[in-house]
Amino acid sequence: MTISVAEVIVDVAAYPVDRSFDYLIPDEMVSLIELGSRVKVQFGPRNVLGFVVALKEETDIPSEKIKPISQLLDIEPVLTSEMLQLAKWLKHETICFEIDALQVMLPSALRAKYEKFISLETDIDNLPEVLKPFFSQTSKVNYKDFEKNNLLHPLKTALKQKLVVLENVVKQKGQIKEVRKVQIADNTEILRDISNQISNRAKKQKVLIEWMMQHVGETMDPDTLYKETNTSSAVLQALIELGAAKFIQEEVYRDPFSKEVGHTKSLNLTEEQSTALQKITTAMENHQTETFLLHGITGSGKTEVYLQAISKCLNDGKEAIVLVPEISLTPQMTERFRSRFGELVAVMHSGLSVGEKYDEWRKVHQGKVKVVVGARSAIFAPFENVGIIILDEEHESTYKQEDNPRYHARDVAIWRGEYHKCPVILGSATPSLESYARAKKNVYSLLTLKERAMKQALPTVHIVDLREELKKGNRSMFSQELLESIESRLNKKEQTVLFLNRRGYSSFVLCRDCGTVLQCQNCDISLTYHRSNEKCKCHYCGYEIYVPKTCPQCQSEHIRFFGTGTQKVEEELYKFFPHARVLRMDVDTTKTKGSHEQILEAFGEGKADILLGTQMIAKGLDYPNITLVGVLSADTSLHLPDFRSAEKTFQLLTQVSGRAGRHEKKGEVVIQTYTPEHYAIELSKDQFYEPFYEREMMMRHQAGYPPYYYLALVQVSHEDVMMAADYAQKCVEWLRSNLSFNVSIIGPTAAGISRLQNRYRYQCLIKYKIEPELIPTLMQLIKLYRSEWIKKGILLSIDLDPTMI
DNA sequence: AGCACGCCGACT
DNA sequence: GTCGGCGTGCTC
Repeated sequence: MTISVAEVIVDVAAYPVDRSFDYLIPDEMVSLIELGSRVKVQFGPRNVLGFVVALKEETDIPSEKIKPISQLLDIEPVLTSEMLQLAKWLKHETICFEIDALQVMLPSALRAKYEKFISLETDIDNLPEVLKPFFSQTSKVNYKDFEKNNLLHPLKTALKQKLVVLENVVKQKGQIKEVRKVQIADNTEILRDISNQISNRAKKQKVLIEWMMQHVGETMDPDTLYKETNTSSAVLQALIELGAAKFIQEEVYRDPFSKEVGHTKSLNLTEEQSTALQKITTAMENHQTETFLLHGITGSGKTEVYLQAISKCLNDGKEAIVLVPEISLTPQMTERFRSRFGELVAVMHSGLSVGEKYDEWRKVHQGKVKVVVGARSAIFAPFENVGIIILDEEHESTYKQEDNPRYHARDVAIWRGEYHKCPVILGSATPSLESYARAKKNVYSLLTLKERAMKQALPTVHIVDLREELKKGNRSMFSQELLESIESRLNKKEQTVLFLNRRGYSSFVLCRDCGTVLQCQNCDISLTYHRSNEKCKCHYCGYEIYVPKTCPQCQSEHIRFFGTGTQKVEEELYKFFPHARVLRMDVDTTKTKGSHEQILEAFGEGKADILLGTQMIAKGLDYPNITLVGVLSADTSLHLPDFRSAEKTFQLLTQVSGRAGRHEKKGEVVIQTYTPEHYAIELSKDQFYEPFYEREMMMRHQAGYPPYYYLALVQVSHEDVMMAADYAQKCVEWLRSNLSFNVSIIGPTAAGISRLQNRYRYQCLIKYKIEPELIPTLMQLIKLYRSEWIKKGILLSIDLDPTMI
C-alpha cells in the first residue's frame, strides 16, 4: 500500500469544522505532497485553502463522499511537522481553532485570498439587459463589480437560470518579487559564431558581443550591462534574438534594511557575564532543555551575553531565535545583531510590509539565515535545528497575543526549547513575578548580573513629591527640581529625556460649557483627537468623525481638544526654556514609516536637547550624552484597575531610569509623583528588585492573584446589555457547578470597556491553583451551549492567563 | 463559517 | 399556485 489519502485542516474557522477532513491524493501529487503542504480543496460547494496535517494509506470515508485534492500549492511544505504538533498544542492550550493556530505561524502573504468570478455560460444575447455590459469585453467578471453596481438580484436570477456560473478562486495574498535579468550564454563557441554573423555596420552589437565574451555565463541587471558597454536595450535585443543571451526572471528579497552596518567583534565580558554565558553554553553542549532567567540590571550587558551565546550556537551549526518587544525593535537594537552576524540575520516586525515579512520568512524557510530577531510572532520562525531561544524583556505584555490564538510567546518558546532540546533565555532587568517565582522554585535557572558592564554607577534618582510642589504654589507640570536639572543640562550641552505616561493623557475633545467628552458611537470609550486630519477616532473600533463645530449635547461653541499630553508638555517646556531644542515623540509624530527611527537618530546625533515622549522611548534608547531622565508623573500607571499596575509601574520606572548615564557621564533621574511612599516608586529608586518582588508577592498572595493563582477570563458579549449580563450569569452558574470547590469564580462584572463595537461585554474571572479539568470543562461549556448562543447572538471568548483584566 | 435544502406566509 | 422568509444540517 502507498500513501493515497491526506488529512487536511481547511481554512474555515468554525467549531463544527475544527477537525481534519480526508482527501484523496491524485497520483501525480503522491511524490510531491508532504506534511505541512498547502493544498487547494473543494469543501462542500466552495474552494478553500487547507493544510496537510497527516498522510495515510486508507480512509473510512465512503468513496462517494471523498474528493480529491484540487491543487498542491507548494513544492516545499510551508510547515514542519514540529509546527503541526505545536498547532495541536496551541489549539488545546489556548482553546482556539486549529486553522488559526496554523495560520499564525505563517506570514500573512501565504494566506489565501478568496475571489469570486462570474463566467458566461450561454450566448451574451440571452442575458438580461442590465448584465450585458459586463460581458461585452470579457467572459469572466469579478463578483465585486456586480456588488458595486447593486446588481446582485439579477445576477442571482441569472445564476439560477444557469446563464452564468459562479467560480470561487483561491489565490495567495503575497507575491514573490522577481526582477528581470540578462543571462549571457555560457558557451564561448556560440558567442564567437554569433560575433562572426554580426554585420560590420552594427558597431554597437560588436562592442556588446565582445564584452559578453568576457562575461560568459554571467547573470546581471540589464541596466548595468547598458552602462558598462554604453549600449541600449535595442542592441541587447538584437543579440538576444541571435541567441547570445536571454532574459530570465530571478527571485529577489525586498530589502528592508536601509543602510549598511559595520562589523563588530565580541566584547570582553565581566565575571558575572561570563559565568552566565558559561551556564548557558553548558546547557547547549549537553543538549539540555533548560529555561534560564537572566536577571540583569539596566546596562549590565545582557545583550552581549545573548550575542556570545548565539555565536556559540552558530558555531555548533544551529540556529537562534531572539524575541524583543515590538516597541524596542529599533534600528539600534537590530543593528547590534546585524553588525555581529551580518547577512545571517533576518528581522521580523510589524513595520515591514506584507511582502517584506514574506521575504524575511523565506530567508528562514530556505535556510539562508541562521538568526531571527523579531517581535512575538518570530517565535514561529521555521528553523529546524534551533540551538537557542532568547526572549529579551521577558516581562513585556506584548509577548501575549490579544486575539486568537491568545498565546504567550514565552510558553511557545519553552515548548520549542523542549522540542529542540535547547536552552531558552528569558532576560529582564525587572522579571515578571511569574518568572521570578519560577526561578526561585528552580523551575527556571536564575542567572544574575548585578553590576553594570562598564562599571558605571547607577543613576542618582530623586523622587519629587508633587503635593509639596502644589503647597508651594507650583501649579506647572514641572517641579522646581526638575526645572533646575533641565537647565543645568542645557548649560552643559547634555541631553534630557522626559517621559510621560500615556494613559490618562491621550487627547480627547471636551465641551468647556457642559463638560461633555466626545464618545464613540459603538464603544464605551472617548474618542481620540488626531490633529493631522482634524478627525476624532476610536482606537478600538476605528469609528471616526470630523471634530464637530458645536457640542452635540449643549450646542455650545466652546468645544476644544486637549492635545496629547506630550503636546501640552512641549508648549509648557518652551515657556520655561524658549531656546531649547525639543523633539517630541508620540502617536502624532511617528505616524509615517520610519519616523520613529528618524527621531531617535536625530536625537542621537545631538540635534536636540530634550526628547519628550511616551512609553515608546522607555526602551533601548542608548546614547552617551543622555544624563537626565525626568518622569513627569509616575502615578498614572499606578492607579489602573489592574492587579499588575504596581508591577508595571516598577518596571517602567526602572526601565526609564536605565536610560540615563549608560556611558562615561553620570546619570540623574527625577521622578515626580503624588504618592512617593508607594513601594513601587520607592523601590525603583535604587532598582531594588528583590524587595519589590517580596512585597508585591505578599500583595498577590493576599488578593489571590498570579503567581499564586492562575487566571482564566471568560467574556460574554451581546448587543443588548441585559442579554450579555444574563448569559454571563448563566455561564458563571454553570462553571460553579462544574468546576471543583477550590476554584473561585468572580463575577460576572462589566468588562473594563463595557461596550465595544456596539456589543456589551460581561466577564467572569476564574482563579485556580491546580485544576486539570479547567480546559476540558471550558471546552464542554462551548460544546453544550454553542448552538444556543449562536442563535441568540451571544459571543463568548476565553483568555487563559490574561494580561489585562 | 457558508451554503443548500426544506417547510410556511403574501403576492402575480 | 409561486417567490422568498430563515430554521436545520452538512461539509471528507
